[in-house]
Amino acid sequence: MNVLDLAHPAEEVAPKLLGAVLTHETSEGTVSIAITETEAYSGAADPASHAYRGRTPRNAVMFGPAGHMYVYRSHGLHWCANIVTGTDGIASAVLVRAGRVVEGEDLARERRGAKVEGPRLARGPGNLCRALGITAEHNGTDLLAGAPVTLSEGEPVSEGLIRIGPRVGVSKAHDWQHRFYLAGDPTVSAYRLSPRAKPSAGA
DNA sequence: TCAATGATGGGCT
DNA sequence: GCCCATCATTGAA
Repeated sequence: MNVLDLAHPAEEVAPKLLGAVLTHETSEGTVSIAITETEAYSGAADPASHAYRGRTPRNAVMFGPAGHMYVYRSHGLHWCANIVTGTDGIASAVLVRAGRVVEGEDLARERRGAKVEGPRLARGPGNLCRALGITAEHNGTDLLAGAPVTLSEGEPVSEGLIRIGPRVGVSKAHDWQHRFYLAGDPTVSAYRLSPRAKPSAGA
C-alpha cells in the first residue's frame, strides 16, 4: 500500500515524510493528517535526542525497527509522536511537528475542544496528537501494519517547497538544520528557541 | 529515594 | 512577549 522507505537515517527520511498522511481510526471516526513539518532526531550523535544517553525504557521504541511510532509525554500535558526510522538496533526517529487535517475535521475539532479550527488544528506536536487522538497507548504501534494508526503516502510534494531550518524548542543542538517544512504552509509552527537553550551550543 | 528537567501550548500582560 | 501548568523520566545521593 505504500512504498515509504523508512529504513534510512532520520535526517534523510524526515523531508520525505512531508506530505505523507497519518490516519487514526477509532470507534468515533477517522482523522487523517497530511504532514507539513518534521524534525529529525538520531541517537548517540544527537545531544537533543531522547536516545542520546543510550537506551532506556522510555526511548526503547526509537531503537526498534522502522515504521513504529514513538510517543512520549512532554511537560506533563502534551503527547508528541515520532516515526521511527533507520535500522533495528540504532536510535533514529522523526518528530511529527505539524500537519493539515484532510479527513475528519469535525472530530479533530471536537478533540481540540472547539475554538480551534483550520490550520491550527494540528499545528505543533502536542496539538497534532490531540487532533489525531494519539496517546501513550499508541507507543510502539506499527504504522505499517494497518489499523488503528497508519502511515501512508499522500499527494506528492514538490521538492521546491521543502525548507530546512533549525529545530524548534530544543535546549541542545538547537541550530542543527534538522527541521523540514513546507514553505508558506499555515500549519507550520513558528520558530521558537528553547528558553533553556545554551547560549553557545555547538555546530 | 529525591530533585531537576523538558522535542509544549495557552492565556495573560 | 512572558509566564505557568503538570508529570514521567532521569541521574545523582
